[in-house]
Amino acid sequence: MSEPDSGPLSGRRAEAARNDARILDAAREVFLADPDAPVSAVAGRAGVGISALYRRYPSKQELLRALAADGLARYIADLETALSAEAPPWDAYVACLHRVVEGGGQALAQRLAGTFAPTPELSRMAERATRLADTLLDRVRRSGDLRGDVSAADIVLLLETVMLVDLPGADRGAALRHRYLTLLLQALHNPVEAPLPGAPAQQADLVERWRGRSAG
Amino acid sequence: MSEPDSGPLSGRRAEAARNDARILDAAREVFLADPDAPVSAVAGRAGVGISALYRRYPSKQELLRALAADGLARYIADLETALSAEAPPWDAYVACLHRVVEGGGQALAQRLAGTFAPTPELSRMAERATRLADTLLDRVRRSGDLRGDVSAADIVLLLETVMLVDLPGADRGAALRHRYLTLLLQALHNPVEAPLPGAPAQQADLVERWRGRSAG
DNA sequence: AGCAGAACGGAACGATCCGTTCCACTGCTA
DNA sequence: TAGCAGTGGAACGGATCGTTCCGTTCTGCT
Repeated sequence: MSEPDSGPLSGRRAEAARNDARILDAAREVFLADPDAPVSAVAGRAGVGISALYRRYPSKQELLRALAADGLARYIADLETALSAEAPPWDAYVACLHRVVEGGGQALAQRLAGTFAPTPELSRMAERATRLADTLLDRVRRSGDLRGDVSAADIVLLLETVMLVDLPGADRGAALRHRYLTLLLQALHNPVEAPLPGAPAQQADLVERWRGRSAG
Repeated sequence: MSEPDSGPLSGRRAEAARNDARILDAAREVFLADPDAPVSAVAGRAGVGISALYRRYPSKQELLRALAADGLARYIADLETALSAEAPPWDAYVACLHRVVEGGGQALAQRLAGTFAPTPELSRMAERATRLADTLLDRVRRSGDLRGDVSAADIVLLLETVMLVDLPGADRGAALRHRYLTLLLQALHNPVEAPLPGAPAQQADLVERWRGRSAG
């Protein structure tokens, strides 16, 4: 148990460390494309056996939880970056959303919502992310660049739909997602052409989706 | 075999006719929400037994095919209505897309794409729909109201994402879909704020998705 | 009235899929 | 060289789903 306190790991230890990242990356890709994907798909994508995965996570549900936490952490980091940026609020917001779409952390967390029972830790992170997003949005709203009749929940839903765009080709999907995000942002930018019909989506609607379906 | 050539059907015959529609309506709702939904879910939603369904369609795949054909037919009807409308091209286009979103026919066909092997008949309908949509789009494009840097395939993909918006509440989803379609249309409307990044989606990308995955 | 059969609801069956466990093997590490 | 952390993948048991089958109901005709 006397661990060599530093230095680059080597041999078997290094492979294990590499696999940590490979598994999480593979899981992110796979579950983003299909939240109900089997565990074997993750192992296959990661290029490891199933046992390498089960050594790290006691169950699929735990993997999903870790993944959601990872996604939320990335999302939170993106938000904090935008909040501490010195660019004009609207520009910082645009850059932030492009990063969010690129990383897929937020979308992953949202898509995973409901496929497992959320831990208190996850709930706390989700709440934190929501608060940060609200702060950021308020700042943009006060700058006058954002149209006034959209809610934060509206934007979450719209962002989520953009993340779902995909095509079989290699990086075709990613390119289109940025393309459509740009289009969306132009629609969100003042001045508005005409007010939107219906009522904005509410935060409560989004919270509702986290009620666990118990998971498989 | 001597069928009563007309008049309203009565009794058991009427129930069967009613069930025809109930089953197709239920299937449309269920498979739009989840293309992999089990057959029993359709029967449950329709309020009929499973055998009522299997009496009409020899297999799940046949039901899906019928559903896709029905969806395409609705889509085609919507397009033809728009093409023969006397309103200004842009207004007719907006009304058309709202009807398409309302009916969900096009989205259903697109979502079902790839879950079964397409018949020649279906391919023909899909081609016809594409041609009509192109004609309609060209007309709108020539009117100058549509921004020039979006392709027909772009719009199909964007429309599809709008159709995926949903929330647990009763008609919450439908209201939001119209809301976001309006937002999208404002972004598509000239004058443009700035050109879009990346290349437009191509028709070929969409065709690719019809290659059957053999279905379950 | 009574019967033949169309139409139906739902239980039962067999196949498939998936999460998890288990075991034999590899190659560091001490 | 002995031991063990780490691994790949086969095997197991449960769940799900498409489909079939059977007993029942109700209609339309004789």
